Amino acid sequence: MSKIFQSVKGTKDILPDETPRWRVLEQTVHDFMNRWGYKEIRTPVFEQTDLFVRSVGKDSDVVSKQMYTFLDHGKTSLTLKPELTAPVIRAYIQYNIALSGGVTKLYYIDSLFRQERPQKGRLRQFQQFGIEAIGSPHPEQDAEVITAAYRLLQELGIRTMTLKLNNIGNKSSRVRYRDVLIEFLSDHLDRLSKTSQERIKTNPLRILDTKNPEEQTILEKAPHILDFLDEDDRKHYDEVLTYLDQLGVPYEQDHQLVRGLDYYTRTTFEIISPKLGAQDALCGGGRYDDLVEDLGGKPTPAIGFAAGIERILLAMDEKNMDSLEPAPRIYLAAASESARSTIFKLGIDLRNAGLFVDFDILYRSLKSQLREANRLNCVSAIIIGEDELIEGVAQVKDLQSGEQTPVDLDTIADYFLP
RNA sequence: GUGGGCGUAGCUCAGCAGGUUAGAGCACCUGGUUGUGGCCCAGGAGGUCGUGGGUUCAAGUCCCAUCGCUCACCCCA
Repeated sequence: MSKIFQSVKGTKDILPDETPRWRVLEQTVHDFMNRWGYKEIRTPVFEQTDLFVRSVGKDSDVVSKQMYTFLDHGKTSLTLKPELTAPVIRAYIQYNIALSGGVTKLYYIDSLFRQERPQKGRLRQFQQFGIEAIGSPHPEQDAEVITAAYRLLQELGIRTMTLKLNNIGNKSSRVRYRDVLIEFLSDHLDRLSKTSQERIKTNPLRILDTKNPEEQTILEKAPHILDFLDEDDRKHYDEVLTYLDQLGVPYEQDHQLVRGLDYYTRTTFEIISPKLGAQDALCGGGRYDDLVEDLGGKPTPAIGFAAGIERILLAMDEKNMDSLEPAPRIYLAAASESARSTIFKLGIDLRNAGLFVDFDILYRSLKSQLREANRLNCVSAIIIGEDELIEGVAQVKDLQSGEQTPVDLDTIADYFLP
């Protein structure tokens, strides 16, 4: 007896009855991006580990405990990508994509990997689609990206969702806020969780999005980051809000929305769905005006988002998913052993002629073959047996009405072709 | 890494306080139609009750361990 293998914990097979939903979703994304002027980019599944350490941040959870890292040839440290912005920006810099001028608008649909305990809406290998708009610092760009996320989710059939929005300022305003926050939290140190106490040193802002009720009550009195924005940040934020109002995109301001990746500046946002469990973010993103430079490129502002496909599929209200249902088929059935090879060759020929046909390859009884035809939802069956071989005809049976008509074998393709 | 729930047929599940050959529905196969599907009827195949150990005259049922799944914490899509 041999071991039965299972898919690895946190990974999922997408079985044939689910793939149509995926294909509809992917097609919708491609069409949408095309309309909005974003070009597809595909990057390798792994990158040098350092790319993520330097972009996402070494104290982030993603880098500190969730990466699938291995040594290539025993020396180079590589990592299965745990997020997609850094690789895209890496490629952007590497190929000087900026040289083609203007704002570089890229999108992707891709797998990523994080070593976490799986739960509803969270897998170790999961898929996202997302966009990166590189080159413009202006609020219109923020509004475009956020609106794109919102509208695309709507187009995918998400009915109820909440867009949460914040501005975490530029580097220097954030440092000012950071200090004040640390001071505030220090007064409540004993009531903070262990991780939060740790985080005061590493990344105090992250304490803001805790779910711990005790910490939440403390934070109610904490200073707001919005009060520490400088004039430019403030103006930028207000203009983004104004544009969203004008575009009819509903949002909620959430001054505690911080997000776990270190590269964000100014605008951060998240779209959550009530149909999910604890992991309710369908989409998250924000501006990252320093990342391109941090990764060795010229100083270039940018903003993007990423959305979790598995989560969207969970949150989606069932809609027109039948658009990719298999087209009607013709089933070829052998009524005698002698007809089998004729059926087989004819079947392949008809496929070559462009018809959608199937036939038995298990030497099953005629009865089983017709049952199969029915199961496959075939429109008609072509039945050939001893008599038909002699006469050079096939019985074409309409599976709806049950009517049967003899058709010349030589002309059978024409009979079905329009 | 921590905690809760669950593991019985391909699927969804039942199995009363432990008691003889472990059930249902759907799916599957065969026959009713000696070459013709769907509906109906009759029959059939399919389970070492996740795995290992223990308690007991007797374990799917109780206990322990282990593996797996799942939800939640942490964090994120």
